[in-house]
Amino acid sequence: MACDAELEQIVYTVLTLQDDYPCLSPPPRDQHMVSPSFLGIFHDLHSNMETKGCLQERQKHQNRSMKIQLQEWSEKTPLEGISIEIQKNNAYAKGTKRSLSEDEAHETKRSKIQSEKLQPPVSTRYRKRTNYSKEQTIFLQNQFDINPYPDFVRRCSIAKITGIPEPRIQVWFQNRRARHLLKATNSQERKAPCAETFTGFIYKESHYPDIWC
Amino acid sequence: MACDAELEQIVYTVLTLQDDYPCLSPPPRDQHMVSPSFLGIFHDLHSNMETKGCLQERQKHQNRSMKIQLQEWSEKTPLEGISIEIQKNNAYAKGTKRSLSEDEAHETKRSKIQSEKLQPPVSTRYRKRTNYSKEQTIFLQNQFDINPYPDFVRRCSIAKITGIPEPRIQVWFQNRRARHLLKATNSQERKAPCAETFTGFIYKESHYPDIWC
DNA sequence: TTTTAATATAATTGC
DNA sequence: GCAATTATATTAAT
Repeated sequence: MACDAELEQIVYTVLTLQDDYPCLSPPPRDQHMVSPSFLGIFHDLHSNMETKGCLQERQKHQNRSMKIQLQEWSEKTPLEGISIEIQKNNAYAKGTKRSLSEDEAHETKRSKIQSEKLQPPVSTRYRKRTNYSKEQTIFLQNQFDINPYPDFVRRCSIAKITGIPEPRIQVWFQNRRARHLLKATNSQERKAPCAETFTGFIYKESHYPDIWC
Repeated sequence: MACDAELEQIVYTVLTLQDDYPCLSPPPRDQHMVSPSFLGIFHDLHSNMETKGCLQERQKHQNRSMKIQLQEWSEKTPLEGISIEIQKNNAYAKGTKRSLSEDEAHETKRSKIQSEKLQPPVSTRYRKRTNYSKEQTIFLQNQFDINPYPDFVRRCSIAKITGIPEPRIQVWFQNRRARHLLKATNSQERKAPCAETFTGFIYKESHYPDIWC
């Protein structure tokens, strides 16, 4: 099997997701991820899988402790599972959201105003907060400096290297972008590449070897 | 001008923010607030603006002392402004944390990763702590009992009534929720309505008049 | 020491 | 993917 590096990452990600949601079927997005048609689209990732072992040791421990945390989390909704939980939330949000006026609907800017009527802040809604080790954070930040918009394949490889589930990695990058790219845009000196300047840079293959440790 | 009560609150909030950041341009979130399109969406807030004067007297004094406090704070970073300050903090958080021992890193509890080396001077890292008067605290607590999740419009009105900048109000409610709702969840006797029991209660219009003092 | 304002960040939701 | 929020954890001032 020659070009199975990407596939290996996907498989790992799927297994990670099972760890992530032990008593649950994967959420819709992730079910979608493993569809066969989806697996056919990976073709342009040239990764050196031989040099990636640097974080593997940490990964084991991380997986263990993470499993404990996640079990705690899932114990809060042991029967219904995530999809039910999400459905509940959506039903809530949908049913209780007030309808928009014409003026509101025609706004160009998104209004930061939210209806007080869609507040179902049940404590069980939120996943137990995970915290990442120093090495994981540094690795993620290095990845962020290289490419703040990793695609799914890259997120899978990051997941495999760090032992962090791929959905967590996606969230991490989202939050990171929100905090840093936006801030950099408003200030004069940009420490990190912003989204615009970065577009042509993401897929330069020459940067890829740096990713593997 | 008939339906300008909400607008008045927004304008007041903007002015409050200028007081809050005297030598700075408002932070991004607040710049967003004053966009003209934003001002068009307030329509369904039924506030009795005539009965809100009870805290106005206090507000004047509060504004004065607050201005002094905030000036002290801003004098510490007179040129760079908030965004630079944030960047400094972020920069510090980025690269300079001490390395963890294995045991520390593998803790299930959050491991503290912070640098002793390059912490910014303590005096500049945190905003000068503001303290609220008894009347303000009582009013905020009443608001919290009515609705622990005030939206932006309501926060603006609270800001106008109490003379407290809207960002401070948001932080106050955040901290209040963290302390109070969590406590209520963990203990048997719930003194305040918790998030779940609260849901059907927030939107009773009959409670709204109480909000205006 | 205790309380709480301020900060940082992971997670959620709606668009 | 982003904006705005929430929960959560921690720091630091009172």
